[in-house]
Amino acid sequence: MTSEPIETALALLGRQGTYRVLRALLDGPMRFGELQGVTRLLPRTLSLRLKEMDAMGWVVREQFAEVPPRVEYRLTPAAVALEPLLRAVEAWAEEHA
Amino acid sequence: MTSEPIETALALLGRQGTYRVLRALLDGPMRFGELQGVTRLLPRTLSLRLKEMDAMGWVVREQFAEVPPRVEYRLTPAAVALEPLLRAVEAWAEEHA
DNA sequence: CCGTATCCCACGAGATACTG
DNA sequence: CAGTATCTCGTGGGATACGG
Repeated sequence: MTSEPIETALALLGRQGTYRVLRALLDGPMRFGELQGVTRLLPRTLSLRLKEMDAMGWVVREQFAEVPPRVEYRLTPAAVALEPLLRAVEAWAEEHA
Repeated sequence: MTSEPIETALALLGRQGTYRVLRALLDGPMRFGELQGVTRLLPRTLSLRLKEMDAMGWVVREQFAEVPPRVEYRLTPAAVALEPLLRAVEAWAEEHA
């Protein structure tokens, strides 16, 4: 067995907030504060999750040289490709809640 | 937000061994020992996972009055309905490993 | 605004040993 | 055979406070 990449992906998907962040960013890039509001995650948790998703190649951090500072996060193509998977969970939950 | 059932399902899917157990049982019912062999999980971990999957309504434990004792685990229809989801992760991993 | 630093608690999971 | 009992360690995540 040892389907390593699959299990790594599932592990991250199962962590607190990953699903919410993905769902939010599928509608387009967002700033840290916006993500915080829509996902209702503590800054610490959101920060950790974004770092993990970055390390996973799911998210890209883009910093703008402005005042006040502005940072946006957007999904990589690999993360966008997770959408069918999200739809599958949602469809499942709809049926078997 | 608060898509509770979705996140609960994802959380369990992300735990150690859940994917392996699901994949194994999709081929038909199996005994504890067989599951242990094919998933290569410690008895403790496998036991915990099966209990959680049971509580989740994904798995049914069937005990036979035999000597030596025989116990089989099989998936519920709700768990079988997760297969498209598993295929989606596998397809994703295939593309974006 | 965008995070990081701490402190703390709970629990997930490995290893090993033991029982109905 | 099919698990449970312990012990231990590491980490996930909540709350609050602070820094660039």
